[in-house]
Amino acid sequence: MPNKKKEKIKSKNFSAKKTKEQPKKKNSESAGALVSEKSKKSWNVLRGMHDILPREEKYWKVLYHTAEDLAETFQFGRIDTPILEEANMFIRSIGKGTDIVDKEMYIFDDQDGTKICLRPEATPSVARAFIVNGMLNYPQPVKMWYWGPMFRHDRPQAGRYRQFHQVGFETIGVMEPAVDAELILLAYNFYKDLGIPVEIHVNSIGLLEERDRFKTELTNYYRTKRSCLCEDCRHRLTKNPLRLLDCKEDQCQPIKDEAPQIIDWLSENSKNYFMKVLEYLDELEIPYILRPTLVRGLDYYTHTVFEVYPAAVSIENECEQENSQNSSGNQNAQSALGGGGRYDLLIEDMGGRPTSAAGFALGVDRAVILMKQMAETGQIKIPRREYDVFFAQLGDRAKARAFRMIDTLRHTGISIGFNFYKNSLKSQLELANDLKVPYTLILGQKEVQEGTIIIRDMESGIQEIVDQKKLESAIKRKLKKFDVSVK
RNA sequence: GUGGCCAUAGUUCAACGGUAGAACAGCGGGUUGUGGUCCCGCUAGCGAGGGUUCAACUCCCUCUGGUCACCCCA
Repeated sequence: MPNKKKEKIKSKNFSAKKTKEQPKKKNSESAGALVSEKSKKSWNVLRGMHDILPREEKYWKVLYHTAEDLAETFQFGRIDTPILEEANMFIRSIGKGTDIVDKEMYIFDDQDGTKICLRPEATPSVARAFIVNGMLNYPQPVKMWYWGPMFRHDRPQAGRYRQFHQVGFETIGVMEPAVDAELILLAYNFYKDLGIPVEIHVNSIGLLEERDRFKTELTNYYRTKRSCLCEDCRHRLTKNPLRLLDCKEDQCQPIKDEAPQIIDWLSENSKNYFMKVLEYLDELEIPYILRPTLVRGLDYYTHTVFEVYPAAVSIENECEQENSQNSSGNQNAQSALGGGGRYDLLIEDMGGRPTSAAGFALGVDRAVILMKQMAETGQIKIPRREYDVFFAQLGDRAKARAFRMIDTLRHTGISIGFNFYKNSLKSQLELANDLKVPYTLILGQKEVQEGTIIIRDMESGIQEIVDQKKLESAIKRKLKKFDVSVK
């Protein structure tokens, strides 16, 4: 026995070698540079980039349709801005000192020397479009949504890519708590419609002056405790004081607990504005968590800011319950699904008239990852394309005829699965089975001659021979979806 | 950007300093025109480049990519 096996393997190897080596020689001799030895190098995707494959398309499709549907019901118009923009536009609006600007932008020299970049996000682009296209003359507010790739040269991780996709909604031109609430509702509904439970973290960072006053207060407070701080926090103290409140180091916790809170530094107006937003959220029964330490990284935010997280996962720091069991355990850096807020200063800052605005962006890739997980564990179901019938053909004449018949039936509302590259009936029925069609049409030489076709009930296996001319009506009679037999 | 871990077939995983295995997927069969189950066969791989060694998928280095934490963010 083992001997036989060895022999087999041997001969297999020989034949494999032959077939493998032959084409190599041919190629390198005859095909020239195109298939030279050098070009045998295999190409990797660029770091942090990834292919979105056909088998993942279903998730993207569901996500897109959900967003589109929400956009339409909430009357957001679609805007598509270029992927390439002037680098300075983002540097100015997002702000120096932020990671996005300082280390994550893809910046190039254009042919004429202009510094251009791959957009790291789309809000400044939308604001630019608002200004450039004179949208201040549109009925206000102007509500727009977008969907597309963004680029940040970050260190990749699961759910963090250098090219990633965001879907975003912006409402420009009105300063109204209802705007903020509507946007939060939209973000919340997006995941709700997808069957992904989320929670919303909200906070207000008030006006620029209020925030600045708070910042100096916070810095003063922290300076006195400088020696007790972790290394990161010492850094934050000068670089990004608001982030001090986000520190996860144990040694900083007691200091954090005593630290001043931004809410206390907001003016009455700002506080009232925020309260009204929260009232709407209560009314809408959106599960939100007030997170006084929530600040957003980008310079242009004012007043309401919010972030979206998967519901099971909550920020440990904020949970004062001492549930040490971290059963969900998913609290990682990539758990934020989206975020946004009000940015009343951006448009003016970009050269437009002073214009209130608010918006948010959601990470599509992260939603895809979540959906995949949930689909695998059966928590959600992703609908797949359903075919009414499968068309199986046998023989050349039948194939040609089938081709034609399928093309004719295209506009009848009957969806047909088929595969003209498989010739055996067996393999075609296997495909029919995979597609879970209720019926398979079988057309062979005999049927072509007789002008008939077989309709096979896939469940019972019962077959019926019908005239080709009556095929459409015969199928429709069988299919429930055409059961409009309203006498 | 900082630190850690990882890299074997399309996928999930084995094994071994000396011939790389399995499962699933894919393809083809189980008599010529009948699927879901079952049986059989085939296809397909050591991320790249150096070094150590008689011999490296295995040890070392570099690169590349992934991943985790941090930074930060979507």
